[in-house]
Amino acid sequence: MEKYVKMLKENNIKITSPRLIILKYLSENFTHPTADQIYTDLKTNNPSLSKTTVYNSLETLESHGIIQVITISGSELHYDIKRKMHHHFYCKKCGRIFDIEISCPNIEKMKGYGHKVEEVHGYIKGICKDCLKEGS
Amino acid sequence: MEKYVKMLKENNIKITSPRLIILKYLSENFTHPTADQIYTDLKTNNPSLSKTTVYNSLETLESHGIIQVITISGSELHYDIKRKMHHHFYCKKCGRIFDIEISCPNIEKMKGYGHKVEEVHGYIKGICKDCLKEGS
DNA sequence: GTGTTAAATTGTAATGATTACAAAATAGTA
DNA sequence: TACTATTTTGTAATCATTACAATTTAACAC
Repeated sequence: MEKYVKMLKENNIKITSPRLIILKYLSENFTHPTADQIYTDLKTNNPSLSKTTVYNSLETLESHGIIQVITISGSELHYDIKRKMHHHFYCKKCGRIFDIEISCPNIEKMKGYGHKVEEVHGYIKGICKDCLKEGS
Repeated sequence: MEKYVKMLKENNIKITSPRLIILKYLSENFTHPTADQIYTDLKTNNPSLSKTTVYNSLETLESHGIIQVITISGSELHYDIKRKMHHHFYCKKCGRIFDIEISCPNIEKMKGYGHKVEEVHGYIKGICKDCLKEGS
């Protein structure tokens, strides 16, 4: 837990219980959960947790660049700890999101447009390996 | 308009007025509108148009691969005619979406994962050229 | 430690995009 | 022209996310 306290301190964010458990949760879970999944999972051991707090904390962590929002599904937001640059694959059948270790060299060309780049997301959609196996 | 009739016919979709005007709208508008923007713009000259129809038609056009859904903003869906592969830049300040003519050679590596790839989206976020100029 | 204050948490209510549904209208075909 | 499956339409429902106000708490000064 000390690790997460440190992360918050480095970002000059107040150390609060909700922020710590959410940060810990995202650091140990690579399932790209939604706010509701995070809330439900953490609620059992933290009965006082409010869903609004989950949203607030996620917003805070995101604005400080500690986590990132994944908009791949189009119907709800998913969250991911920010680590080495990677992309995401979304299975249209089971809804799972898989990490894809790909990087795009052509992002360099963005400089030509004059926009200030802050985030780069690579989203690939289709049917995942497992769902393909099951046939339909 | 004959062009759009042809497109629908090629996909074995029934030719209906809403589908035609929406397809025409997206073919001539590269602003990546939301369903609501499409509805509002078309409503003036097509008073009988219903918002549900806009959603239904967009769903039909999308399922036939004629248009694509852009989930970059995270709060509402945007639509785009499918043309040459390109990516999108989203300005966090003005909310506009810009086309980015970049392609990623590393998508090839997706084959190694065993998933069936159906869509590839490159989303870049930040502050656009115009908003940068205006300062803050 | 105790007190103070700004910031965070909490619960409830509101918002807003999207979808469900059923009745009326229409495209495509015989 | 008649028939039928598909579409359109309007209204109501859903559900993720946000707004808001009251309560609690972290951080800091003393």
